[in-house]
Parts: sequence; C-alpha cells; structure tokens
Amino acid sequence: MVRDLPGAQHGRARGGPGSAAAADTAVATGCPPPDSARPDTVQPSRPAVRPSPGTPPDKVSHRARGPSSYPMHPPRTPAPPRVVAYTHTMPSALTASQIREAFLKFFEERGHRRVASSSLVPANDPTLLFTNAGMVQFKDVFTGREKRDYKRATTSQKCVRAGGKHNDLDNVGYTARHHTFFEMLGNFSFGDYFKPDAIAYGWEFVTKTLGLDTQRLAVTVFNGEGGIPWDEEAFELWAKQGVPRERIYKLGLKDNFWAMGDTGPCGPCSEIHYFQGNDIACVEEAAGKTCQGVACDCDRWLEIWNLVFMQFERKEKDAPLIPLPKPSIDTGAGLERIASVVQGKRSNYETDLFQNIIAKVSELCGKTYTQEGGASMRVVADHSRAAAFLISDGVQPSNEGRGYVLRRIMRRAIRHGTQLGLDELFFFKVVDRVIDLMGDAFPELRESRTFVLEVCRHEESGFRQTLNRGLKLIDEELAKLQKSGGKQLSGEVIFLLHGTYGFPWDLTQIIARERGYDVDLEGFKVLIGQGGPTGPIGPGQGIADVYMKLVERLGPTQFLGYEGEGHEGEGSIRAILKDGAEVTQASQGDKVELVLDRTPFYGESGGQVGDTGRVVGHGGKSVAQVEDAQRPVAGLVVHTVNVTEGTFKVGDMVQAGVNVERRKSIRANHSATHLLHKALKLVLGEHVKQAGSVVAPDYLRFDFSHFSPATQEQLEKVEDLVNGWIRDNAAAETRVMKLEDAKKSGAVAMFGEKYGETVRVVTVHPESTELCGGTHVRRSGDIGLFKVTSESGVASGVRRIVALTGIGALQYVREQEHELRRAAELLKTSPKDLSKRVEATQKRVKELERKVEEVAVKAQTAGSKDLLEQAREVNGMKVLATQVDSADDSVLRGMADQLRDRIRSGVVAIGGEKDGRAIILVAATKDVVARGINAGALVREMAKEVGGKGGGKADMAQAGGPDAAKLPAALEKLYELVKGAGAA
RNA sequence: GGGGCCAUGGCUCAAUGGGAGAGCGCUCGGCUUGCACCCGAGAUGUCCGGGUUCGAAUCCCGGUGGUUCCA
Repeated sequence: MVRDLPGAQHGRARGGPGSAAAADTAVATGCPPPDSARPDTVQPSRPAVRPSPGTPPDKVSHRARGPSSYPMHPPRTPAPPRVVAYTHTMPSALTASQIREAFLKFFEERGHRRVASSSLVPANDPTLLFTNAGMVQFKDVFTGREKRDYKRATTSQKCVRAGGKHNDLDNVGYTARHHTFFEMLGNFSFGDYFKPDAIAYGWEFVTKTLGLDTQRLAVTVFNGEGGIPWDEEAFELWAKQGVPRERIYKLGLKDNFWAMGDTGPCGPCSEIHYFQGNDIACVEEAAGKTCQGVACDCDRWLEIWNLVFMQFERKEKDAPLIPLPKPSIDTGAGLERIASVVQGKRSNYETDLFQNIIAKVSELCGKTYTQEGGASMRVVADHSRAAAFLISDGVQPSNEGRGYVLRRIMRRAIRHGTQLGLDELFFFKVVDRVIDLMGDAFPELRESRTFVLEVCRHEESGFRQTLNRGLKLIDEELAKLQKSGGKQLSGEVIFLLHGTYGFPWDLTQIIARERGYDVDLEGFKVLIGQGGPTGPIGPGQGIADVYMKLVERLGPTQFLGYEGEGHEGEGSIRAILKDGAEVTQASQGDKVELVLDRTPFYGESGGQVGDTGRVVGHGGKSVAQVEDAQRPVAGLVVHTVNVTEGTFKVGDMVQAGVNVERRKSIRANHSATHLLHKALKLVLGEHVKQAGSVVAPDYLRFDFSHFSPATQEQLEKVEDLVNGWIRDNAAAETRVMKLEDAKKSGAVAMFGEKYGETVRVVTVHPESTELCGGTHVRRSGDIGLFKVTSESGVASGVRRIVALTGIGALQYVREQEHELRRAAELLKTSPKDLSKRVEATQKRVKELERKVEEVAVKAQTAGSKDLLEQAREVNGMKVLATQVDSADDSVLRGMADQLRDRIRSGVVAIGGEKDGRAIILVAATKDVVARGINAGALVREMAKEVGGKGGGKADMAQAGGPDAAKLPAALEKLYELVKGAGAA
C-alpha cells in the first residue's frame, strides 16, 4: 500500500482548492440517472428549482414535493427537513472541453496568462508524489522564491490522487466523485488582485458564463478560530455580489482555512456550493444523524469552487501569523464536478468526459453500461485516463513510488476488464481513446501516443502472465488446504501473491471466496507491516529526512562546475553529517558528509558519476579527500569526505578542488553519450529513447529502447557518425532557457526526467541538442576517439551499449591489436592473413581426423575376413568376439557394423584398448534380438570382467573398464553368455 | 545488481544418458532448347571451458550470447 504522501496534503484536509475533487468522501449515490437530465428537453433560460412559469410541469420530477419543500436557506444544522427532488435542468449542455475553454478564456480576458498544465511529476519537489492541485507549479512563486513575468495565471492542471490515508483507489468507480486523475481549473494572483476581484470573477463565471441557478448556490467563509479573525471581508464581498446573507455560512479551521504546511503561506478560504437535492444519500443521515448541509461530506451540497486567500505567513511551526505584504489568490475548481453540475448529472461518470470512454469499453466488451453494474467500466474509464497522463509524463509501471501507484491503477483496471469478459489485451485501446479525446487540450498525449500505448500493452501482457501464474499458485494452495482440511488461505500466501505476482489482497480474497475459502488478512497485514525495504512502499523512502530538511533549510547548493574550467572554487561549509546525523565539526580521521553553499563538485545525477578531489581549509592546515559527491535530493550536493588533516567546522570557508583529469574524462564520456544517443536515433530509428545511462571516467554505458540486437554494421555506422562529429571539432555550447522554449527548439528531453522552469540545453555538436545538467567538453574534438565495446540486452525492449572515448578507446584498440598479433604469431602468419590461416588449419584438422578414422577402419577390417571365420555357432546363432588394436569409439563402431552386416545373423563383440582402459562394443542383428538377445545385457556382464560398467540398446551397446588385461576373458565370456541366454 | 528459460547445419526444429536427424535452403549431376517442377548425389554440426559417467547434444559447474522476470 502506498503511504500517506509526506507533506503532500498537510494542513489541507478539506480546505484547499484541491478538495473540490478526489478528496471527496462521498458515498456511492446509487442513483439512477435523473429523469430531468435530458439536456435536449431543457429550456435555456433560468432553470427552475420550483416549477416556474418557464418550465412545463411534466419536466418536473414526479418526486417533487412542490415549491414549499425547497430549502431556500440551506441550514448548516439541521439538514433540510424533507426530501427534495432533483428537478433542475441546465441552460445548456456544455461539453467538458467547452467548459475548460470557457474558463481559461474567461480569465485570459481578465488579464491572466494562460499557462500550460505542468507535469504530473512535480519538478524539483521530492515531497510530492504527484501534482495534486492547481497551485503546485506555482508553489515557489507564491513563496517568492521564483519570479515569473506575469502576475495572473490561469490553468487547467492535470492532477492525480491515488493514495493517502483513506486509500482512495478502492473507492474509485463506486462513488460519484472519486477519481485517480482529474483536472483542476484555477486562476491565480501572485500579489496582484485579491479578495474583491477573486470573488467577483468566481461569481460571474459560475452564474453568468456557466449560468448556474443562483437559487441553488451557497457560499462559505472562514468563521475565525484559533486566534485567527473571521473573514468578514469575504462575507461582505459575497453579499455585495448578491448572495443572500443567510446563505453565506461560516465554517471553521477544518473546512475553511488553508496552509501549505506547518510553515509558509496560509489563509482563509471560501467555497461555492451547489445544491443537488435532498434525495441524495447522506452518510450522516444514514448514521441516524442530520445532514450538515454545506459542511457535510455528502453531495447534497456539492463544493464546486474553492478560493484560497493567501494573506498570512507562518515562519515557524505554531508561531503567530504574520500578514503578507502582497496577498495572493489560488482558486481551484474540479472540471469533472463542474461538468457534472453543468450537464445536470449526479455523477461525474455521467458526464461526456467519462461517457465517451465508457462507450469504448462497452464496445470492446459488448456489454451495455448501466449505472448499477457499471462499476467495472467506470474503473476502467477512470484508470485509463490516469494511465494515459501518467505515462505521457514519464511515469512507468514499477514496484515503488510513483511507478507502483501507476502499476496498481493499471492492474486494477485490467482486472476489472477481465471481469467484464475482456480476455485479450484491451487496456491500450481504451487509453488510445483517451488520447483521442484529450489530445487537443493536452498535446503531450498525442506526442507520446506510441510510447504510452506500448507501455500499456506491455504492462497488461505482463500482468496477464503473472495473473495466470498467481491463479495457479492459488489453485495449488487451495488444493493443499483441501487435503489438510483448512479453511483459510495463509497470510504468507497472500503476501507472496501481493509481492511476487502483483495480486492485490482483495483479488486474492475474492478468488478464495469464490471457491469457498477464507483468507487470513490479519496475518497478511502483519507481514505487510514489516515489509521492510523490499516491500512496495511510498515515495520519499530512501531519501533520508536529514537531506530533505537540509535542502529546505539551506536551499540548493550552487554548482560552480559550469563556468570556466569549473574544477575549483571557494565555498563555506553549511552542514556536516556524521553517520546521518548533523554535527558541528569533523576532525582528522573522520568520515563525514559535507554540504557547502557553493561547490565545483558535481553530485551524481543524470547518470554522471560524482566528482572526487579534495577540500582544503584554514590555509591548507585542514584537508579532506572527497571520495564521492552525491545528490540525495534535487539541488543538494553532499560530499563524502575523509578528513586527513586538521578539522572542519560548520561555517568554515574552504577551497574545493576537483580531480581534473578524472573530470576531463567524465566530460568526454558525457558529451560522447549525447552524440551516441543521436547517432542511434539516426541509425536505428526515432524510437530510440534513453532508458538509463552511466557516465564514469573510464567508460560510458547507455541503455536505450530498441527491440532487437543492433547488428555489427549498425554499430559501425554509429561509430562512424559519432567519430565524424568528433572530427568536426564543433564548439559545444550550453544555453540556459525556459523549459517551454527548449522543447520548442527541439531539444531532446529525457522522458520522465524532472525539469524545473529553466533548463540547461547542451549542444555538443549541431546534430545533438539535449536538456542536460551535466558537464561537457568545450569542443567535440576533445572526445578524441569513440569506440563501442559491447552491445547487449538488459530487459525486454532495452539494449545496452558500452563505449570508450579518448585514451581509453585507444588502449582498448591496442589491446585488441596485441591479442591479434599474439594469435598470428602462434600460427606463424601475419594478422592480416590470420583468419585465412585459421580456416585452412581447421580444414586440415578435419581432413586428418577423417583420414585417421578411415585408415584405422581399413587396417582393422583388412584382417576381418579371418575374423569372420572365427565366429562360433552357439544356440544356432553365429557369435564372434574379437580384440583389435585400434580403440577409437567410432572405429570400433564402424567395424562392429560391418561385421554384424556380414555375419547376417548373430552377435558380434569387439574389444579394444584405449589409454590402458578396455572398451567393449557389442552389436546384434535384428533377428537374434527378436530371439531374446540383448546387447546391453551382454555387455554389462562382460564389463564386469574388466572391472567396468556399460550398457546400451538391445542391438548395440558399449562398455568400458579399467582392466584392459582382462579383455580376452571378457570377450570369451560372450560365448557363455549367449549360450545361457539362448538356453533361457 | 539478482533469478528463470534457451543455445544442435545457412534457416526452422527433432533426437528415454547409448550410432546426430528431418524439412527448407545450398552445391553437383540427371531430365529439359532453357527455366521451373521432378529424380539422384553431396556439403555444412551439438556456443565455449571444465566436471560426473564405461559412455554426454542430453546431467552438473563456470563463461559467453539470446530472452524474460524481479530489484
């Protein structure tokens, strides 16, 4: 199970804009599609809550209780007293795409910059598993760490929520509002406009642009709690918009106060709720309590808009709030919810966003969608969206972190697919539909279509394989249980299925129950609890908290390696870690980790290994050897050092120097890696994508996606291209630019790599432009020579190339040359003629072998005429046992064959001596075999004479033994044996 | 980084631990004016290195390569 996201949802249980979508805890509505949800019958003007003059009576649900039953003033408590029908109709049936566009345009017209959705994988934010709210990409802008050239922005942000305490994933498909993937519409003000405009914009968009019935709307404001004053300003502003005062509710910290975390910006929020009807199920009521109205978790009053007024800042945990000089606005509105309200649906799944996907699922499985039985289809529809977007943002199914979340989503969808009767790969087809539907709004989907579909296919076929294997295991275990009379599948088995076969426990449970068995969930929970480092767990694991805290406190380390020679620099020690704990100083003999404010040391990342070198302080009195430099968290460089002289204290100024030769080699290898990447694309095809890379001083290793081994010709072509570019001696250049611009310019971005707002674009040669944070040569010629040394497979669809550059490559070539020369000398020829010579030698060896055998057979059979005469008559069979000089297996066999043929009917034994050991071969003709003669049995007995063993078939057998001197006796025994056999 | 499976002629594949085969392809010959078909003949060999065994393509260990799963 995935753990709670560290820091992801701190302090915003329900308060943030985010809560307008998946964090919902609504229970399944189980409602049939409302009668009135027929957009085509709907009048465009003021929709009537009570039957109004404009609405014909027949458009009103039969369940309506009449005008008086409509709660004009939604009470917080108690809940509306009576059931009110779901009678409203919508002025227009805007599609979700139209709503999205209307929203963005609305704010664009009001001075907002339309900003593209950021990746689902948050850039430079290891605290967050996935982008889960609209403001994520603006986090640093709100805190002031980052500046943008606009003060107002609007986005439709891709979001994923599939984890957390309540494990939302289990609900998805069974409720009206839970999703793994959703879009968050947002408008943001960075110290520009504040409450008045934010409220006015929100109200205008909801009531005018969307045309939602004001009668059904209510708003909430912060009531003041915990020493923070109530938000009277917001209250008055809403009232000014025309919201009746009695429908502005004051809610507490839990609902209407937002904070990014324990520290940082925070402020009250204010929400718009939409009344759906009192016939909607409510948990509170189901539990015998009363519905909490706008404060209730149920869907009667649906939160559709959340305004966050960032006006305070908290410097330290539990410290008093300080007003921000320039308060900001962060708005969130879940597109799926808004669409459902606008389209008059009671479930997000009824909107066009999902129905268009469900139609595809329905078509594939040949079943019609029904609200009640459609859970599996809803699961597939929802999960296919998440999968499409996650994969296109570079997440790949795996066993941990983000990849594990994706895998669970995909496997859950595939399992539901099998429940719908989809026995062949189907998931990629649904995902393909998602790309069709969403590709206009999110072009990245189209761009990565082939890849996304491939990943889906792969995951599904993989899962279907383990699915079957796992089912087999369950069968076996259940069979065991049957024997032993047990009733419960053990926790170990569930754990094994979970860990090894990717079976969620609930699937195991379902299968076991189908066959009348129970499962030991308690035992499983115990095992999963101690899952340890091998268990699939959440993100942040492995990133020790120490580093997280360091980077939060100290900010990123400045890397000096880009400028000039970049191997020396001065910095001050900001932190010292010993055995993972912070200390204030380190002295001679200590092995510690140093964090500097600035460093020329490259911390291992992007495949490039960390630098080594030394750090010197106190005018040379203190020296530490840097054995490695790592980057445990984005932005933080940690030097692993051995203090060899003196002491180092936090705050000391130090001189840092990188091992120059080593760095040079690394640079050459890194630049060569870029050229190799490009050359592979040209030679093997555009599908070649980097799948991993190691840039070390002594070699480079490059993994890439490609489905068959590269041929020798292709590799040579790659070498030629790369070496050609090296000889061009092009000036390498690095530009720092915005991510968007870099992508536009066609720079190769690593799939799934996290990039910040600004990126480094490295052009080693005009042919190769890549986003890269590593260190590179000045001119391509600095690489020297490029030589591929191996090509091999790593995983399915992934090949690996290992190559050398510069002196390393030269040495390699030289070694090969030496080897060649040595071989040539041994064969007394020149390297040039070596292969010819080997060929000739092989041929000659073969010829000689053949001749030897020929001669031997000839020599032996020459005297075999006489041998035939030695045959004796035993039990009416001719029996011959004789000894020959030659003792090669195949020669003896040839002779035995010949003798057997010539004897016509009988048994032949030939003995020979080889290296002092006896060999005996017995052959019998078919007719005597039919009479009960068994060569195998005979030879076994004879072998005993020479102290050996043997065996074979009835018509041909051989044996051997150490006592060659006893051969005559052994052979003589044949006659007796045949006599006995014949008599029997 | 670890595990599974696989490796036999140019290709696709056979061969209970007991004599390395088939089909296709290839070469040559015959038939044919010629080509194709057809007929006949032939060449090409168990990935490498150890071990077990009387005997290994077969079993074991190591290596190499392929493939696949896991990390």
